Amino acid sequence: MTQTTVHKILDAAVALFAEKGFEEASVRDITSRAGVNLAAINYHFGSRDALVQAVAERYFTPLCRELERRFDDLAADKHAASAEELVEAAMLSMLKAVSRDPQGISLFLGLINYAYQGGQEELRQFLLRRYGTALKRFLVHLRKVMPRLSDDEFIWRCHFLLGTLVLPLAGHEVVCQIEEAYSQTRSNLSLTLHRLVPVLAAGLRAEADMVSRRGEELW
Amino acid sequence: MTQTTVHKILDAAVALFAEKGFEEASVRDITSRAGVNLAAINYHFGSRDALVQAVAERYFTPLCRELERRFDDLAADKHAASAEELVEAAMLSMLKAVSRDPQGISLFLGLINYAYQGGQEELRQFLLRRYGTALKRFLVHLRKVMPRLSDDEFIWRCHFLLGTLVLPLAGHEVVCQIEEAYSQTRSNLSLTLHRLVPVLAAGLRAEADMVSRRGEELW
Amino acid sequence: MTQTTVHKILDAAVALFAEKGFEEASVRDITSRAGVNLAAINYHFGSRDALVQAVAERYFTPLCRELERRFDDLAADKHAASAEELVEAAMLSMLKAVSRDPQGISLFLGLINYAYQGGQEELRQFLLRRYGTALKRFLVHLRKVMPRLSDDEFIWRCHFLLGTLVLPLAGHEVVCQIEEAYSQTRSNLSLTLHRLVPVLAAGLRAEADMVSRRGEELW
Amino acid sequence: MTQTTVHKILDAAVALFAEKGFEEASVRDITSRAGVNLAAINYHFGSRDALVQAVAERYFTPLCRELERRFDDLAADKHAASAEELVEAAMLSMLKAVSRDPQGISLFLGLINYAYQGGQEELRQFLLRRYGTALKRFLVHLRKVMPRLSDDEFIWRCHFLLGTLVLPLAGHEVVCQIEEAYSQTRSNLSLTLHRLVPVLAAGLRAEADMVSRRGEELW
DNA sequence: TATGAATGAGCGTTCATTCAT
DNA sequence: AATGAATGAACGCTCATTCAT
Repeated sequence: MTQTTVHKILDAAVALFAEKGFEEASVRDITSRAGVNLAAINYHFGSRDALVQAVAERYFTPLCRELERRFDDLAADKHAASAEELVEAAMLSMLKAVSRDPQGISLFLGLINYAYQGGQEELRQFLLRRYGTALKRFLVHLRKVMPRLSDDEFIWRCHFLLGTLVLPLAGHEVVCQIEEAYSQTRSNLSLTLHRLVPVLAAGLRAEADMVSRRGEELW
Repeated sequence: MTQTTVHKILDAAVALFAEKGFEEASVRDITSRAGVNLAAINYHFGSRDALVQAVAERYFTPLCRELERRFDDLAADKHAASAEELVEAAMLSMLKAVSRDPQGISLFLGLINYAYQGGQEELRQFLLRRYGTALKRFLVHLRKVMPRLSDDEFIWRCHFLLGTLVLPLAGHEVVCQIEEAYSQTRSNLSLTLHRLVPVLAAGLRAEADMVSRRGEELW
Repeated sequence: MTQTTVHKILDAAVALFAEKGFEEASVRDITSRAGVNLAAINYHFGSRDALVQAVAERYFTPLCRELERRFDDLAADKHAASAEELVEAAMLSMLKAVSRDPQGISLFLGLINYAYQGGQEELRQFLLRRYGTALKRFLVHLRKVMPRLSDDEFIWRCHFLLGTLVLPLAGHEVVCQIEEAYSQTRSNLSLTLHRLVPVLAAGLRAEADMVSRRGEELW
Repeated sequence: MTQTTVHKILDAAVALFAEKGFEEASVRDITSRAGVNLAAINYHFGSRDALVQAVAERYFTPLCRELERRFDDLAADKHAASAEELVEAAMLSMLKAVSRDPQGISLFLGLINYAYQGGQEELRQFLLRRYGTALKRFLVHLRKVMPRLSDDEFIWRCHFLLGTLVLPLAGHEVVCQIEEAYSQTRSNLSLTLHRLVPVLAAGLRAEADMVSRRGEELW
């Protein structure tokens, strides 16, 4: 047998998390699709949560590698990178990192969404501990195209634009189905990503609102 | 007894969905926090899923009313509404609709996020059936500030910008905690919303990419 | 409204007991089909069990009346009644008694079957208390065609032949479906009853085994 | 541990199905009498329904084996088997098949009765799938003593005579109690079976009614 | 006479995990 | 390194019944 039990579990988990979601896919589902013993997940990973973390590593590790490579390339260039170039570099990194699994993108962004949920403190801690430094290095690059934002503005802007990606791509299949039902056309992932670029770039470039001036009076 | 059982259940459900998420809060959690009998949810709502739908109605119904009112006001004005005005109108409508519950915004946007998840076909159907028409009327107004987008571009743009809202606001508490841990400052909802306005407005105004020209060569 | 609540409940109960069985039809099923309040069964009958007893009365009371009439007629005749005549008289009595409900026969015999079940002590007691005397009068007539049987033999013979009726008629629909699946033909109730007559008559006439002689040695 | 969990469950199920009936004995009843975990039934059998099927197999499998053996023996004999011999062979087969459980006969015939009930489609399908072929082989032997019946007559005759067995034997305890209350005597199983033989044999031998001639005029 | 609301008990099933082998 | 068996807790839901109005 050419595939180890651990690999079989990971592949089955990826497939089932994509199909049913991170909460809905049970240890029984995963082990039985993997063709391994029910206890194998706890044996090899320690717990179901640790399996989710292992799946996270499957994407985050190559993602960080790619991001670093591409952003270093951009930085090495003499002319300053444009917002579009950065966005594109980020997207290509992501595509590369998830390319081994058919629904990789949705799964990966679904995982990020999942990590944003209230009850997933442990997963967030794990990701920050494991990828926090790499993330910061990447944010420094990104910061350069938004020099006029305050630090706080900048970090919130990142959350916002991450959301722009996450919701429609984590639920890409669902959105495409709705589109199909209403307009008989069906987008694909590549089309969606190209539609995203200008929106993200515009979001990066947008000036901060004059909060202090207008905010208080209205809301 | 000043509050009916139905109200007690709804309030407890809202609080627990906000605390633990829509999947994690059990019928037992909800009824015991509400101080009512375990069977009361099934008696009054028919099923747990129907309770989630009732919670959805609690926000969507006033939201649609507010949206209609404000957008009609803007349309009645002689000068064309700006992207910022539309975004602000939408936000104020949302704020009004969720204002009765402390974590209303997070809960409401968490619900939208939840509805985007693969397994929630039934909830999506319910929302479309119940609010589809109102939604379309609202989208017609929004369409006017994006006249140069194709219909497909427009609808995807809506999904994108909805995501910009949803992820950081559904997980607002979580994001604020992270912010606090790293920078010893803590944002509040009002601040976040003001930071969002220019990003959303820029997203509305962004031109579509020339997909046909650039897309194929790269990805 | 021309039908009282009590009648509506009885009709709904009869229909549902026939469809789903005596255990499976719930108070909710019955009251909602009857279009009356959930509490109406307990209000008008006292309990669900008492409703079953009321349904029993609906059939047993006219059955006893008919049996008495027809057996008295046979007894009034000068020549002794044959087994076939008695069986036929019993069947016609039963047909008459259940004729008001479409699935009357199956329901009535299903009720007898139900009463034979271990857990239904109370129902048995009720039937014996209410119809025991009438039953004995009828058995006396029947006894005449089996003069050579001992009392014990006779009463067991009655149980046996009741079973001959009950199983295939209580489950008549089911048996017909099986028949249809295998032979593409479908019997009806009238045909089944005519097939039953000679079997029951032969059962009545059969001599008792010489139990004492053969039994002990073998089993 | 001398008995496996599966055996403990089966024994407890058999005992409780006999005591309370197939619907009334709950998973909790069974597991707690068996002294095993509540989840053990679902673990070992998959569902409560599958447990009922396993109980059915416990009796049907040895029954078919015995029936085949005894009927083959009778067929091997030079002289044609009499109705009494066939009935006796069937009864001895049944007795052997259920002999390991105290209330085996009642339980087994109660199961057949249960399978005749409308709502038990799945159980019927299971039995036909599993034992249909064996049953047909057995019916071919039985057919020989009823050569003058049509195929339809024959199959209905089988249902009738099965009922003759089922009702008084599935409820044997109940019938004996009634007998005791009225005549201070108490039959036992062996006695009952000997009383049954001549009735069943007479039922087998009975000629079919001339339905076409008499039926239409009367009912 | 009748009803809507509510209740306590119980249902079959599933969960992630543990343990002895 | 791996597994079949088993577990305790919890799941959403349905039951017949009761009670205040």
